[in-house]
Amino acid sequence: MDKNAKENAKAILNNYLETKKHRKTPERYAILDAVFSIGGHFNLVQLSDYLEKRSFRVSRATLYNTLRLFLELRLVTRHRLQDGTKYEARYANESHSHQICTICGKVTEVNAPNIVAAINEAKLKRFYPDGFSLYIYGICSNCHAKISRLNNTRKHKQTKNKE
Amino acid sequence: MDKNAKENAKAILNNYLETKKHRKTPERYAILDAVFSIGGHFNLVQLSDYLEKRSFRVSRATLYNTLRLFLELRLVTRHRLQDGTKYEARYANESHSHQICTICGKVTEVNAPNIVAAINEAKLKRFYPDGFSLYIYGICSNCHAKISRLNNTRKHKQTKNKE
DNA sequence: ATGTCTGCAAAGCTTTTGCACTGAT
DNA sequence: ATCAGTGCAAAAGCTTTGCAGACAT
Repeated sequence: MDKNAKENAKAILNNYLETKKHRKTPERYAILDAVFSIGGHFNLVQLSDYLEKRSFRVSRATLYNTLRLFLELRLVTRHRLQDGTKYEARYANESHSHQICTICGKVTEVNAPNIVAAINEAKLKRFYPDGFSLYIYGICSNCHAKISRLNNTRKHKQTKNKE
Repeated sequence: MDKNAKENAKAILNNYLETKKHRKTPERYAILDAVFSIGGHFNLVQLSDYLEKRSFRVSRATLYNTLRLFLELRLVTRHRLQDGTKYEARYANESHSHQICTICGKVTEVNAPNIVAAINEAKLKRFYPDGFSLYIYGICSNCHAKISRLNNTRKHKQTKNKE
């Protein structure tokens, strides 16, 4: 399935470049391959590092240009999170649900078929939907535990405040 | 309800500043008032303009500082959209569903109780949820119509490509 | 009086742009 | 041979930071 996704993405890119009579540069294919090989979220620097490790240096400008192209072709998804912009390979119509801890910033993938179903069944006015991003904010169990400990301590020294 | 929200937000801010022994500056209250008066999305410049129209000039740095404080207190929500960072007053536990046109970037509020219910009922692992942001991507009816017209034209001049 | 908050300007990041060279067609 | 694409460096945005002075407590 993942292998297919990469091939499928390459086919979309091929088709686009041929139709538009734009160039099939090695950079574009190397970047596409990297995007679909990394797995999960990554930022521009991580993408650059990944390519460089495979002895393929690509300039910042080209990375941005190419990612913009991929965004337009809907081959990648962009998330603008607290800790910067992250990209992610996009699998046909697949959507993304995340839970984000508002304290430590940790992002976890959420698998909730009921949510996906509800969103797909929603009757949207004057709109033709094609994928979504859901960010559920809250507190992860780790931070929750820390806060609990803190509160317990506080009960004893009433006025003390953390800074 | 909206009036209450503003008062409620002010109470939260008051409480925080008193507990932390931080200052109740006119800026903070003016900004809070503006945030809850503007209604809908706004960016930093729009917030600044709003205040300036009411003869209340606040520096960029203070706007950022104060918005960061409000974010921590969960009095405002921040959205990082295609066309920049937007803020929005946050109403207790209220969540936000948007549909975003991937062509023109238009953002519309979505009212879908079924989606909200599904998200609230989702069993999240190791997580204590508190609000969410949903972005449904797709094509708005306006752009959809434009594309249809374009495609109709194209059927006749087969190889012509738009640039 | 104290120490936080504000405003300013400078610095820091991320992303975009202009231009000359390279290379896919 | 073309001219789109790349790389580089500079520019442009947006956001943060350091510091001096202002002001809420």
